[in-house]
Amino acid sequence: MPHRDTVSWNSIITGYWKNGCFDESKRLFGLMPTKNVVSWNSMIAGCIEDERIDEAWQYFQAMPQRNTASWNAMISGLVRYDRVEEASRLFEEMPRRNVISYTAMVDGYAKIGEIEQARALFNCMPQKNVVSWTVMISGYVENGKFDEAENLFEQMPDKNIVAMTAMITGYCKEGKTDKAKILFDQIPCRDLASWNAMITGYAQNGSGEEALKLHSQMLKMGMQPDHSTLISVLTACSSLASLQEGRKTHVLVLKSGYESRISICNALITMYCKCGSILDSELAFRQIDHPDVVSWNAMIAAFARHGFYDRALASFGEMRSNRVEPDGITFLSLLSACGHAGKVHESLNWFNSMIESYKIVPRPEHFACLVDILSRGGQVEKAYKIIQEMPFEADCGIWGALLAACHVHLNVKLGELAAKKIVELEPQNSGAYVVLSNIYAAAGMWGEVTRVRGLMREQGVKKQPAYSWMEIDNKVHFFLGDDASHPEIHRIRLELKGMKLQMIADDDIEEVFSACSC
DNA sequence: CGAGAGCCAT
Repeated sequence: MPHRDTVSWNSIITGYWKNGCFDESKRLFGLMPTKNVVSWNSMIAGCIEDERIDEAWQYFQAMPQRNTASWNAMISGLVRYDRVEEASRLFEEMPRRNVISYTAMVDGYAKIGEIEQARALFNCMPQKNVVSWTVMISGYVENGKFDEAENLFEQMPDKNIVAMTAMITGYCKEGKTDKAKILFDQIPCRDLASWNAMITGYAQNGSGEEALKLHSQMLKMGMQPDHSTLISVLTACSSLASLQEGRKTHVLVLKSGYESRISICNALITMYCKCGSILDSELAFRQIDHPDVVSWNAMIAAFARHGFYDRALASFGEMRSNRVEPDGITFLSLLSACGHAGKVHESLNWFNSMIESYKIVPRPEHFACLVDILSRGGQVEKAYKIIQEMPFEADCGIWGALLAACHVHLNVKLGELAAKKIVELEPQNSGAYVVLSNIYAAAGMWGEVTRVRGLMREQGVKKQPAYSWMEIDNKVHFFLGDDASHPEIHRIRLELKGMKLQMIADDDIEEVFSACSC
């Protein structure tokens, strides 16, 4: 039967591109005696899988007849590469739309941030299924509309694991890992993606401890981690600054065979940096054959964090001679290098060169970084000028940087202003009151000190004591500033003195560095 | 035999 024969051809053709051999699919397609609409659709899908969207369009144009699946394949292909305008045009043109066509467009609008448009289309869909609901929910999550996501999730008739995972991500992005965990525990048969979502959520919220715990629980249940799991576990190690855990995870990376994945290497660079071993950061970097922009950015940021301004700069030069285009984050790393080295003037140069030579539009983070550098450098007036002139509203972080600098470099007028802004933005922020009263105290304005303290009592604002802690032999030791209550305080002070001396002696750390690096 | 969803690095 000739029909049966075409079906076999189609399966083989699809099998080839699914295994990354699109050219073989193409060859076979050319040899086929009779092609049906499914054969053509398979070729469109193959092109899209191989990132050859314009070739997909050629097949779409050339095919003798199209069915709804052909139009849908083309639409979702365009959506995948952010060409939503074109997808929308096809959607309007197509003769019959089904739930898949609508869902693909909802996804498309959400992807480009047209979340209202996505919702409007979602609302007028003739029928919806679980995928439509899931797309809409994760669209809200991606666009930071967490309340809308939660609302829709609650209304969703048949919640499945994919929607629940999207919602877990939503809760975590909002910082509500507790809510996420409750949902996670409700999933009957957790799969890899749902484990990954929860581990990532913990890792990105600074709950490294929980992330590691969940990861080992996952391993105990016989679930194999993939590269995405390992990246999140590395992030968790970074947030804990635990070199021990970091090395253990690195071993797991090697065992799992993901060590050549560039995203894994990039995560290793950052992990080793944040765990204190810049040498291992560089080793991880040097292991990458063709570092991408993320690798370079991570390496520059690592040097910056460890105070190696010159090395950060040299990396940038090397990056450019390797013809990797810097992006906004590259300059953020360079600015951070300036900040750690106290290079105020240089930071302004980098900022200007970013805009003028590299045509990169500065984002709020760039301004925040600049304000921080100028503030720390004592140029509080100039920092304030930048805040006034930048095209964004300053957030608490920016005002906080200025406020802190006003304390160090004693500027009562700007300090008052910054504190006022912070209290406006976050009425419960006790830090602003405390720093302001310290500024008044430093200026000898004792009346004002009393006034601010009274204000704090009135507003019911309590000072949150900032403490740090460390874990030794499964016992957690807490420390407050000026805290002498630890039973071994004398030994601690002795050790600190020793470290201080060592830090002074380590001034020639550059030498140590070149002796060790490869 | 063909079309839509969740998790990942700076």
